Amino acid sequence: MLRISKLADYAALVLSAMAERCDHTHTAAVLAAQTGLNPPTTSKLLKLLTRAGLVASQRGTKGGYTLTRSPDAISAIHIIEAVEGPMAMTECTLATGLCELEPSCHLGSQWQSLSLVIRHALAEISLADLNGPPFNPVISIRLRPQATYSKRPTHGHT
Amino acid sequence: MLRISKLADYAALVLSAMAERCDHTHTAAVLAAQTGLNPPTTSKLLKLLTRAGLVASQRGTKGGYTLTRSPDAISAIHIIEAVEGPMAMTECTLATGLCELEPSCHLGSQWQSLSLVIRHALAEISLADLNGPPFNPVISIRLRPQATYSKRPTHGHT
DNA sequence: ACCCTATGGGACTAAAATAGTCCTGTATTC
DNA sequence: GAATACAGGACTATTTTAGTCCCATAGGGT
Repeated sequence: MLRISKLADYAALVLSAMAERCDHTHTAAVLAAQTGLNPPTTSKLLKLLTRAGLVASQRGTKGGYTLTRSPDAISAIHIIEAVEGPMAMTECTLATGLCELEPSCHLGSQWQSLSLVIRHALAEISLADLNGPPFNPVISIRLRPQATYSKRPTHGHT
Repeated sequence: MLRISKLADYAALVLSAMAERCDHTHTAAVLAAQTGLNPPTTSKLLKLLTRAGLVASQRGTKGGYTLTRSPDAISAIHIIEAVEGPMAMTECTLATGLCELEPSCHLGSQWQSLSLVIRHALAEISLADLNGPPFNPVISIRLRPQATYSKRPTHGHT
């Protein structure tokens, strides 16, 4: 349903908790307790975030996880893709050849464009924003870079 | 993965085919053949679209489906929601009380705002656009409408 | 060295959402 | 009243997502 996975949601929650004390080192167990998530899940999450480079890990007695960048340098799309992998509205956005309908379907590139729009929107929101006071974004879209600010561009084929 | 379901994708395909001949009546069987989708799936899809009011159905020998509006009055979000139900980036966007983390989680409203942004983006793209030549949308986002947000000291006057 | 702590990687199970099919009923036309 | 085409829903299969567990490895302290 055009929904982010629970894991991605949890990831935001965990990162949000870490962002409260940016330069601190947090253990998985403590973060689990702070967020209310189950320890194994939290652990799995942190591994994913580490692999994506959003947090750094330190093993051993004084170990734990640290943010690698400041919260306003981490965007929502970073978080989502760290957990879910590359975003794509449809299969065919990601790779060609998977969809048997491709020859007759000329919608692929359109979905891809839409996908990029959403991606850009999500790139504009940082962890700091998520953690901050409620926002209420205003968006404006133009179908093509230049001109065409009429109601609907008359689509003539060709 | 922030992906639309295959069904929604198919729905766009079917509607796209219908839009080629707007005022025509199309049977499920013919649309299936035109799009390459399986007849039962196509049929299911059309039922959903009918229930959502995007197409009208006519039973009997000369029956079939017709678009209820012109293709530029049908937006991507209409299509997606017709098939997938109301869009929401997270569970808690849709209803409260489902998520046990709610008390400690202050991210809910933020996701909701983001959800709205995406929704608006998808509302700007019509079936006619999807059917037309490739587009390449430009987006711009501001986190808040104006500097006047009740919770914050107005640091820019007016 | 040894042991305790904490992460790394992956296998595995369980649960849920999605996709796809089929059957029975009803309206419409000829 | 027979043929056609949609309506509704039950049902199965498949895929994706969620969640847990185990064993290995690295670091720190004694």
